[in-house]
Amino acid sequence: MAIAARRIGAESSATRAAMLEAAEALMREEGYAAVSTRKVASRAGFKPSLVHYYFTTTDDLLIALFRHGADHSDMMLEEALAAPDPLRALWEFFADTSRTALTLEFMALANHRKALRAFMVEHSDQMRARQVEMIRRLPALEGTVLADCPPAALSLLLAGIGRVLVMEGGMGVKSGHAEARVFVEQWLARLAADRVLQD
Amino acid sequence: MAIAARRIGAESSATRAAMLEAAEALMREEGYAAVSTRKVASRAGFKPSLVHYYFTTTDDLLIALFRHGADHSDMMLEEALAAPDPLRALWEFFADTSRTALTLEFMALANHRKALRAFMVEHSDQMRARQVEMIRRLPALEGTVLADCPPAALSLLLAGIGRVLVMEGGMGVKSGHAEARVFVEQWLARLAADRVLQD
Amino acid sequence: MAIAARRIGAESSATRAAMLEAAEALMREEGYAAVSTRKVASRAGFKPSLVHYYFTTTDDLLIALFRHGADHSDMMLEEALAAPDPLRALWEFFADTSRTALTLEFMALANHRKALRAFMVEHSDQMRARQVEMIRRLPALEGTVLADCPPAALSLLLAGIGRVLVMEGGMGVKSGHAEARVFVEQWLARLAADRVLQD
Amino acid sequence: MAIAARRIGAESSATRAAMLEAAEALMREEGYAAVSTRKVASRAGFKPSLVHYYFTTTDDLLIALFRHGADHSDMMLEEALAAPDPLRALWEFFADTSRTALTLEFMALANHRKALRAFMVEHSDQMRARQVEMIRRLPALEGTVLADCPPAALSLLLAGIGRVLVMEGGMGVKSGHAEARVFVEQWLARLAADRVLQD
DNA sequence: AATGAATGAGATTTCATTCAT
DNA sequence: CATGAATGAAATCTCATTCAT
Repeated sequence: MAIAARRIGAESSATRAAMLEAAEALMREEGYAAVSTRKVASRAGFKPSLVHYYFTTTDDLLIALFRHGADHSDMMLEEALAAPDPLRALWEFFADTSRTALTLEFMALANHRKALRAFMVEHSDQMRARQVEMIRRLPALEGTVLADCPPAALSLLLAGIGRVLVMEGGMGVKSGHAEARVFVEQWLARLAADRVLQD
Repeated sequence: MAIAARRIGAESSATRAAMLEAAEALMREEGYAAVSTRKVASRAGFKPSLVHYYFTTTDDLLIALFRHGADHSDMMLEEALAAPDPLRALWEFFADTSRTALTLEFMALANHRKALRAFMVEHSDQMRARQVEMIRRLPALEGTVLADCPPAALSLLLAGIGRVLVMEGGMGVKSGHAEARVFVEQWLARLAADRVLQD
Repeated sequence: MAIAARRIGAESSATRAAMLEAAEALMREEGYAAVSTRKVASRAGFKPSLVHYYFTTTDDLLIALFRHGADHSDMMLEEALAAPDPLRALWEFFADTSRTALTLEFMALANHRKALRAFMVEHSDQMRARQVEMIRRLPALEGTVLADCPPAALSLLLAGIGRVLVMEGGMGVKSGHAEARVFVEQWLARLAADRVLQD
Repeated sequence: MAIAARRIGAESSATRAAMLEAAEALMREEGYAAVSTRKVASRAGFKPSLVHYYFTTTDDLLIALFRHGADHSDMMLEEALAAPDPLRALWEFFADTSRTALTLEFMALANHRKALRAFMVEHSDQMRARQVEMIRRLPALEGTVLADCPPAALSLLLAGIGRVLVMEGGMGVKSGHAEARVFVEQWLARLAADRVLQD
């Protein structure tokens, strides 16, 4: 007696994947406001109604898009956390243009898509928790520049600095960027060195 | 600096001010997508055509809104830079919810309003330059935690960290926030102490 | 500082009147479901968006249409109540195809247009009250066939009988109609006669 | 009598019954406009295409729904006609909320579903004929209040009065209702008494 | 300085229906 | 029996913008 499924199109459909891809490209290139059923359809080469067949509402489409991106982020994060120098890998993850640009769009979008917000908050908290877990396993930051920096704060610092670089960089703002990148790199280098000394 | 041609509406008009106020409230509460001539008109109690009388195009309205906000930011920044502890004041400026939320909306908006982008880039560069100027006048950071942090990098660091706190906070993400705030405060405190020692 | 008007088009506009006329014709000919902005526009010779200019929402259009019709009904009712034989005039009013057909559409419509319902209930109660007032002023029904029929019940009886004749007649059902009309006519005639005797 | 071509779905299928049930509930709760293949499917827990499998077109579904309801009405009517006091039972049948609400929807629907109209007219005529037959067998109304009321007219009177009570009652109109009910009850009581005297 | 009228485009969504499997 | 995919039409509504007054 199965309750009528809200999302009809199968998760695995190639059509569905093409739509998500088109939506992501639109969001990246023209901002979240460009992600309309019409534009997604025309970009992916379908009729608008087919988009509605796969994603009942625009919210559904956006949430699917976010989840799709989140899965990708998760993978990248896990890779970073497993790298030889996880902190540096984490920093590179945050300073990576490809994903942070989308994150910005989604954060702005969350303002008027309440349904999205819940997903995003949950995902952000999960990611931070994963990072904290990793940082805590690091061979102690004591004696380093970041001696009294709690793991969660460190995660947030890197995220904030990385994000502002990407956000401003995307717009064309450049002043201070080179200096900041160098400074963070030095930080990470010193941290690595300090830790070597401890060993 | 080219001001977009405006039909008549004087800069000083109370009507114009009411429209900008309505536009800002809309952007703050419902996101930039809610800033349409129609909604601004209805919120401010005017007819849609009157909005077009004051702001020929929607771009004009958004640019005026950005300039309005930028002027306000400039004032706040100047106040911060003139404070007894300018770094701390700068930090408080960045961590201030009232303006950063709007900044986020404008950054997302810049993605599809090319006309806005130029203004924003110019203004960001100007602000950073003002901060660098101030930091440079500070009684040297040498010997402090931030010894080799170039002024422009310091400005960017505080901006990034402050902004991520506000952005996430607005969404409801809380993890790591308290720790990060404490950490930055300690930093600033230590910096102030170091500098006192130097005197 | 006038609150932004919800209904923009002036009450007196000829365009607006043409739209209401088109809407009424559609409702009469094809049923309430045919009253869509598109169809109204095309029938009246305007673009669909112009209909939305005059009637913000479809509810607004329908409510305006109901009020328009209600005003007309009120006039007809007042005429009937002022006639030499008000009961007979009232009966003719109820059995009149032109308005009762629309009333039926509105009653069905009230099922899914909650905003309409309130208007309709209020108007129905008012009309019945006006009729009761009139019937009460009649030179007593005592001694007649309808001796113990309260005015409100009489109003409701005539309304119900008239309405079923119109409803069924519109569909093509005819059986019993002639007999029922004759019977009511006789009733009214006898009533008139009884009253003459009393004088 | 021509049954609209149905692809396969047997009359007796439980699935088909569930669909009709969902359709009826929708029509009752949200009006006839809510009876779409999509909504029926989602309410009954099936895919939209399955509805089309059982009912080729929406007209087929509506006609089946009408026939289903008509069968039910027929049963209720036969019960009423076989009751000890058939006229009172008939009145109760007409004043019964459960079916009259649907009848109203169908009458409005008949306006734009020509295919339905024929069925409805035929059924109405049949029902009236059955009632006339019964009334004619009653121990004569001569000498009673309704002496010269032809059977068909009496049927129509009761139908009209009952229907207006239900229609208005459903909307929330109450004025005159209590009085009208009492009056009809008295009528029926007097009629029963008159007939007893005759015996 | 302000407003009413009008327009064309486009967004979101629902719909009935068909077809292949 | 049943479903997934696809389509084209249409409904509702919002939008920016223009123009005449």
